[in-house]
Amino acid sequence: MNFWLMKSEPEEFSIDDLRQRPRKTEPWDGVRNYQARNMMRDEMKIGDRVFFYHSNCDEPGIVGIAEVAKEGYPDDTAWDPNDKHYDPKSDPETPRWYRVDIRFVRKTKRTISLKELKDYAELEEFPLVRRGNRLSVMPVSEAQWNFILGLE
DNA sequence: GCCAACGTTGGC
DNA sequence: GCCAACGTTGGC
Repeated sequence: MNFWLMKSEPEEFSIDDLRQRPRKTEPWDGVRNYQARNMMRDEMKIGDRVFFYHSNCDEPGIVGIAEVAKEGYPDDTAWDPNDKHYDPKSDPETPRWYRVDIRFVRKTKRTISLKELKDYAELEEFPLVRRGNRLSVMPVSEAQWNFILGLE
């Protein structure tokens, strides 16, 4: 099993929104970054665990755990001209962008804040706390996963 | 292929 | 709201 972190702005889509979905699942569409695309298309597998991270808010941090519910498949919002993330260079024959579905597992007992995560030498290599990081989907090592869960 | 301009992300 | 970081675009 592999581990991941996915960012979402809570005003757009929060951990509570995920929990309240009918089957507690949500297609993770709208990602328009090649590194993140490659991870969703090629590497994320059913059952992989995901830290759900709130960005661009009062207290940025990890707020919950989700799991991969459906592996990479084309993001058809890319060829919808009315969609916010429309990309005219993507089409059904040669989809450029992919998504996975994630399912709510649980909220963490508290928000494990970005500020706190920056304090630990154990997380020096964690992409989230590295300078200028902007990836919306990133890998988490098993050691990092366990360490962060231990902070709960 | 280089690189300046531009747009976006996201912490603060 | 500011602005640093960084990806993308497009002129050359």
